[in-house]
Amino acid sequence: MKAAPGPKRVIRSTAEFASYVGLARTTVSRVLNGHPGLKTQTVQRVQQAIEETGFTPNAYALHLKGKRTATIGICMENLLTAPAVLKLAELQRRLRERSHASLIEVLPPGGSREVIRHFLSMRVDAVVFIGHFVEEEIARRIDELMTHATPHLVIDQRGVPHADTVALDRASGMRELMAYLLGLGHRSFGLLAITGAARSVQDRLAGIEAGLAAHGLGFAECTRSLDHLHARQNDFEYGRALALSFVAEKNIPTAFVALNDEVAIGAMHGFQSAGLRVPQDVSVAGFNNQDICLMPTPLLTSIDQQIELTVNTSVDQVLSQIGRPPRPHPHVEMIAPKLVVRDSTGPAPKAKSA
Amino acid sequence: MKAAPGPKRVIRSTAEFASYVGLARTTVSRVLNGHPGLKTQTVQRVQQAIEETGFTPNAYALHLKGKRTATIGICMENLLTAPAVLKLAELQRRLRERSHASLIEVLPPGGSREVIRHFLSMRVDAVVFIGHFVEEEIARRIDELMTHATPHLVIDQRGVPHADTVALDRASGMRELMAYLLGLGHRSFGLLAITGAARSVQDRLAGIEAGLAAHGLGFAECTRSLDHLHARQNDFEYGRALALSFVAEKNIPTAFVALNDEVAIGAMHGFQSAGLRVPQDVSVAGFNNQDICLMPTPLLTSIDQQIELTVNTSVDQVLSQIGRPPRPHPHVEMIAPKLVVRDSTGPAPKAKSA
DNA sequence: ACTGAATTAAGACACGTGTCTTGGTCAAGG
DNA sequence: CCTTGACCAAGACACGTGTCTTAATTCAGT
Repeated sequence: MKAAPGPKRVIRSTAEFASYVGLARTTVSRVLNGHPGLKTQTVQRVQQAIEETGFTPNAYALHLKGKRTATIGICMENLLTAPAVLKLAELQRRLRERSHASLIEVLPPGGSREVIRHFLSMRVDAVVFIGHFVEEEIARRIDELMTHATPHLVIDQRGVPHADTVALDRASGMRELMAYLLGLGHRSFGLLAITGAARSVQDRLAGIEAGLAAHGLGFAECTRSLDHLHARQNDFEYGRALALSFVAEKNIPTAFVALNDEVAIGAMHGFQSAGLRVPQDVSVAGFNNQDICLMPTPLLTSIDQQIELTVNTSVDQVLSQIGRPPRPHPHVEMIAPKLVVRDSTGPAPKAKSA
Repeated sequence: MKAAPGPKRVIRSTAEFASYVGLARTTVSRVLNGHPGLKTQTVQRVQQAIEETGFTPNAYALHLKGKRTATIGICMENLLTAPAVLKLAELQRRLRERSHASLIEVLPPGGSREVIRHFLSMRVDAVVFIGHFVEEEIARRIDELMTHATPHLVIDQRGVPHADTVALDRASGMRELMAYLLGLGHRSFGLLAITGAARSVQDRLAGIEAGLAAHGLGFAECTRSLDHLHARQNDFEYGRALALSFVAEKNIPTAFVALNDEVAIGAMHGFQSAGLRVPQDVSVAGFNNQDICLMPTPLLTSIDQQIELTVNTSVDQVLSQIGRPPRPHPHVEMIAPKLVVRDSTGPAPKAKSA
């Protein structure tokens, strides 16, 4: 639009900027920091010059003068899993609302200490972890942060030693789901990809067991898993393969509970391609309540992670810890998930294993 | 694990660190910067102390001494569209490989200048834009960056004035797709959500037209669009609704080309639920080649964005511009997309509109 | 123990900023 | 004219770091 509105030299310091405005550096500094005792005309002159030049004080020099960096380090396990990215997006948004910047790094399993070192060298005010990390590794990173008086928060990975945590109460989510399915008359359950030593998996299993126990049912008798039959993937294809394996069995469960939505949708496709109707013949439930729940027919029943609530709680937590002495004991807060019933779950078929 | 291996006081400067090691600050500084003329034993003593304390020099003070910040600002339109996030992930990874940090901000449409101001105040070495921005807005941001001698790069939004750009050649992708479909005998095409003034849409239309023209066919006669019949959404549901509207018409096209994979998959579901077989009755092609192409039955033919190549090129571009005088003319580089043929496209049905 | 080289200590300055202090200008009021 | 504020200019210092300079220490070789 505008060709060349003036000399437009690059201004790199308050000194240069002050000479551009025609004021002393100290005066400009006082204007920038809102000190009293300045003529309105002077303030306006500076503000106009800022508009013209787009001058911004060097954040690095500011911090050197003791100002907080107002930067939060965000450590992601990866940027490829949809729920984690959603949390990142919401976290970034909330932090920006509260005038904080986000310095994002990806720390893959076995990743080096470099990432934490970088956070420390950038003097971030706190570090937030999102994803599922190797417990031993993340615990060591957090110890390192604590020795540097840098607050931290782990989102959605319960059980890291010494770690302040905000995590989804997966056990309660599964209890709720089981209560719902049991109420529909289901008594035999197929578990899809809910295997492994990870805490998040163990929590789910505990919730399933508790849900069954509330109806006087035993875990071993009522549940079946064929996870071992295929290479573990936790994705769509794995779900489809598991479904087909279940179809090949004699007594197929009437309800299926999946590790996540991808596996659930894959399983639905598997059942459907084998001629089973969902939910008339089998019910299927996912986990995470991602957008893809709306993609298959029928729409997938799932458990919502309550990402907004989780992130909101997390931001409050982590910002409140900045500049404070570390807590004597880690603060752990659990978020209640929410069952979202859609069309993939329904009453148990009557004449089945009778 | 370890209880308290020493005093573990927080070390905030080379001075404190030097007194911890028992050396002069200047000596420590020389070790840290790899100067010659130091006893091996001294170097080791410092390195060991770094291991013990995790000391890191203040990046802010470093920059103040003229060192580059080695930080790239990444400006995202949002963090909710899968392809954009994939680019972000790859970009972050590449930059980290090249020892650069990523400062990520989200700039929604109509967003303020704050974001650019923040980048400038953080003295980022360059700014990369990912997403589809309002052309006028992004052009102004880039002008502002240029007056501050900060290089920039726009990824995948062709046509921003004065902007260095690396973008997907959507026209050529569509040409290739059309050549493929025409080769299969298709002569009537349904366009799904390819409407609007956005350059990325216009490029596709131009590619479609060119593809048809290469076979001596006219755009108006061979293509049909019903986008106006439903509220524009560019998602799964929109695709499904469009498909059902096409089914309700008299002469349904034999091949469908969609704006993206979501719309394509939605359309496939729509056709299938109306009793049409894919690809026997209608062919459907998506765009972006996201993971979800593997979710429906049949697997979706799509056009791959070549994200790795795009990002790789971008990183080379942007890093090479750091510290250099701005180019006289913007550098625009086009990336050739790649047609990925799967199962959703096949020969045109024979006894159709004859 | 003495010399000379090797190594380290110690002080200074610069970077860009905020803030304190001191001195100067200017206009209004006497 | 002088006094009094109100305002601004100008200098100084600090923050943490790299680097230069100069002085002090250590060490190896005699």
